[in-house]
This record gives sequence, C-alpha cells and structure tokens, in this order.
Amino acid sequence: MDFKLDDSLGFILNKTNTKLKNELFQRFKEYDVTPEQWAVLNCLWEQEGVTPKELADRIFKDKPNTNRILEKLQMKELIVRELHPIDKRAYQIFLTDRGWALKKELIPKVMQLLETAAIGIEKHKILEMKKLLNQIYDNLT
Amino acid sequence: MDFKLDDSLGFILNKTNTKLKNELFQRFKEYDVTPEQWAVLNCLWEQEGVTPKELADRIFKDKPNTNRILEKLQMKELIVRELHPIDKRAYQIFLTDRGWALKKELIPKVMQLLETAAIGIEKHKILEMKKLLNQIYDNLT
DNA sequence: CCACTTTAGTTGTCTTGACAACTTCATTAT
DNA sequence: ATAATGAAGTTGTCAAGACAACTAAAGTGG
Repeated sequence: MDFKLDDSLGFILNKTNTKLKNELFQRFKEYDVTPEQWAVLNCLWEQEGVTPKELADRIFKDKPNTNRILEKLQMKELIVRELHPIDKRAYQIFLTDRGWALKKELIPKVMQLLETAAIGIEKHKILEMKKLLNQIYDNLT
Repeated sequence: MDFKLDDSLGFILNKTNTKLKNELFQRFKEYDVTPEQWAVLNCLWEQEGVTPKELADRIFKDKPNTNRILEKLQMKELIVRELHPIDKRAYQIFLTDRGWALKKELIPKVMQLLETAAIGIEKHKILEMKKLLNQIYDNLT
C-alpha cells in the first residue's frame, strides 16, 4: 500500500493540466474567451460550416457540453448557427467577423504560453511527451 | 498562423487528463467516490487531523472547492470534522472506519488503471514524463 | 409504405474549478 | 489593550464535464 499521491501520474497530470488551462484562461480574459471556447473557434478557423456533432468529435467532448459552449459563443456573437441544407435536424456553424478577428489575437497568446510552459525543456522532449500522452489516451480507449 | 489544435500540448494534455480522470471515476463508481474525493482520502490516509486549508494545499485546490469535497465526504460518512483544539476558526479532519476501509479497495484500482494507461511505455519514460509535467507546472508558477 | 432504429440536438442534474465576497477568529503593531 | 491586518472557513456565481432522458428528423427493413 505504498501509494504516493504526489508521485502519481494522474495527480501530476491533473495538477499541470489545471494550471495550464487556468493560465490560458487568464491570458484570454481580455477577449472574454475560455480555453474550451477557444478550442471550438480553432476548429472553425480550420473549417467552417461543420455541425455541432462534428465539433464535439473534434474537441473530444460530448454533445451537451459542446452545445453549451456553442451557446456561449453565439451569445458573444462570435459564431452563428445556420440550418443545415440537407439534414433538417442539424445545424451548420459559421464564424462571424468578430469570430474570425479573434484568430490573430488568440493564437499568439497560446504560442506564448506554450513557450513559457516549455522553458528549459528541449523541443524533442515536448514532442516525446505529446506522443506518450496520446499513447496513454489510446491505451484507455 | 499555422497552429494545429490536435498537436498542441495543452489540447493533448487536457484530452488525456480528462480521459484518465473519467476512467478512474468509472472504476470508483461502485464505491461512490470521485477522483477528487479520492485525492482527499489519500491525504488523510497519510495523515489524519489536518485542517481543510492544509488539505487544500496538498491537493492543489482552493478552499471553496476543498470545502465542498469535504462536505460530500462527510455526507457519505467517510470523514468527520472535529473542532481544532487551538484555533477556533479551524477544523481537524479525521477518517471514519468506512473512510479507512476504502484504502485497500481504492488504491489497487488506481494502480491497475495506471498500469493500463502505461501499457507499452517503458517505466523510465513515465518517470521522465512526470518530471517534465512537474517542470511545466513550475514554469507556470 | 410503415414501423423500428439510429442520430442530431436539447434539457436537466450532479460534481468540479476559479473567483469574489463575506464572517469569524488570530496575529501584529502601535 | 486596542486597532489593523491576515487567515480559516463559508456561500454564491459562472463555466465546464459526465450522464440520463427527451424530441425530432433520418435511415432501414419488412
């Protein structure tokens, strides 16, 4: 029964993730965008017109959560929902001008934070870590 | 502006952390304990009689969150609060018999999950990753 | 063509996380 | 000793994550 919480992968992972997410939240504060909302915007900057369901898959969240994130983005007038041309159950999500305009503001903030996070760590180690984290994810699927 | 969400450390970290936490939640379901509640129990298994504030520091959460986790543990009769003998503002937290009894149930579940998570990954790589995650945490402090 | 099943989206509940505001008791300085 | 400051704990709010239950439309089989 020699289990040390401080030395457990789950605990460290959670601690670091929470910290990183919160730091991002701080840096996004002036734009009134949360890290999760940013993830959705990011998907849309790459491809507009996708459905909530597709977005949910891309950000690895379920439909209710994605839906609520979309509601908030809509309230802030960063996105619009349009009826899907074929599927009458579905919507297509598009960015507003304001949603597009955030791209050049937010991405540098993220890059800067990730640089700070990686101070003193070699690039290949970050790469290795990302590979391992993905592998852990797959191990749990 | 070539930022890829899927390849960003923050996104991968969050995705993997969420998955791991949820897997733990599933495995703890039969005991009606959440990962966060488990973290508190863990601290108490190592040392009883600490205050909510001390617990908050150990699990890296703030006082309101810690307090609410303690409320739930108390409702489930896994812990008890006792008045602090010196400081009249504070409490001391103790485990009930049921709280103690969970130790030998929950720890193996965690160990088993961490083993599953680490399938195909060498032990020294996990060690390295934990070191890097801690370093990232410190970089953000 | 109609019944059955599946899928997209929505709503509600519970737990957590960050934060602000507050009460009560301790501590510190004058 | 008292006033100011700080710390412990509590309460409320908002965003999010997991899950269950639901509606409405799409797809599928007889």
